[in-house]
Amino acid sequence: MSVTPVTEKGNQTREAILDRAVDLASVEGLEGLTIGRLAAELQMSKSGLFAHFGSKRDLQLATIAAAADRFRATVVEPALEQPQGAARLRALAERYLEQVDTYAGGCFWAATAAEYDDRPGPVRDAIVASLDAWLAALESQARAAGVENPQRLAFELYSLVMGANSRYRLSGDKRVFVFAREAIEELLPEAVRPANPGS
Amino acid sequence: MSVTPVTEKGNQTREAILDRAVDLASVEGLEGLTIGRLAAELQMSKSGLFAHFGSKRDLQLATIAAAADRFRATVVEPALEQPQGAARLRALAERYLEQVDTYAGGCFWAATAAEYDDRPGPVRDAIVASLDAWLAALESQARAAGVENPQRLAFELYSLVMGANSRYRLSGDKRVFVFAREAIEELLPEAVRPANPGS
DNA sequence: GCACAAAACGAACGTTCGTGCTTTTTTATA
DNA sequence: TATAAAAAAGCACGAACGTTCGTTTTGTGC
Repeated sequence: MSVTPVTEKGNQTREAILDRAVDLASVEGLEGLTIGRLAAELQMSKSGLFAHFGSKRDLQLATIAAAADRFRATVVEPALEQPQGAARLRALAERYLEQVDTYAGGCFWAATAAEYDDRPGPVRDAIVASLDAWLAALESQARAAGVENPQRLAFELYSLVMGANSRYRLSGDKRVFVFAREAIEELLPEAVRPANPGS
Repeated sequence: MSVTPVTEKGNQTREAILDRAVDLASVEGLEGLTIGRLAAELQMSKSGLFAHFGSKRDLQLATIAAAADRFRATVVEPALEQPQGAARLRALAERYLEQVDTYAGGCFWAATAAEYDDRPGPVRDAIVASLDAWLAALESQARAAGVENPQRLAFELYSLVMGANSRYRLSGDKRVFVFAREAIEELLPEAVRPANPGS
């Protein structure tokens, strides 16, 4: 069972662990995320790190929660500065694409979703909940943008940004980001395209 | 190092192993594919199974080759019956989508690509080669269909069918296939849409 | 039917995994 | 500064991993 930190130092250590855990899980997966390696990278003992969570499952769940926090902070919240609808949709997609190139392991969610899509249990449930929230956010803004089929547009945007993550990680070719941006632009309602007085 | 089977019985066993290995790896990944479990499911000994490959890495590489064979047989070759261009593109995407729902673990390539996109080595190289061939096939048909940007269309089709696989495995909602088919149809050159005299 | 090779087996290896128990060190407060 | 609690460490365990080894079973050509 999970152990809640009490002192300030305990809190700092826990957050340092989870920050590293998110990066590591983006590369090795949540199953390949091993307590021994995580402890070694943070230069602390296995048992000391372990005591912060009580079980590997709880470490995985805490890592998912930390990844969700990071995603909200780097992708969702900046996009909230844009007005509802197409502009915010564009910002959400753009922030996602930028984030793919920022973190060494690529998108945490693409890695863990593929890993757990056939493994029932609380870990899978937590991943599904986060991804459903992401889809719901896209759908909500698609509806605000007045498109005819918000669910379908949300699916298309999800596919394109995830596809860009996948192709970029495999090929290293940044042109996929151009392809993704062009494709996304054609999906968004034309009236709300960014100011481009010439056309 | 890998051991080539000599007798007919050796060949049958090897193929039975690889057939099961592809399914298992689609669920557990190529790293989670364990020799002990594979042997248990086939009701044979670990060492007997192991002798067919000589190392886990060679088992993984053989599994990738078997998955590529299966993909060619169930997706690519049936689509070759369609004339080049948009019709064959549609058939490729359609066969892929059907295959997602057929195999219990979903798409082998979606699972393993996400697993190995950050793990250098021969296993990753083999996966990348297969996926590049798939992209190249899509691009070639897109070019034959006369679209303005074949690379981008190939990327979009890749993203949509992979996205459908991902969303279906996570949500179980078959409407994603409808979304994917509609989106794909809008991407294909209109002139070659399937016969639909009414519209 | 014998002999030989291929295939399959069973036991054991060294390593790494998650986890539990006990002790030491560090932190925060009175 | 003394003390109690929290954090971290040390050590050991059982299980599972890939792999090796020597042996036994199976199948096939003379």
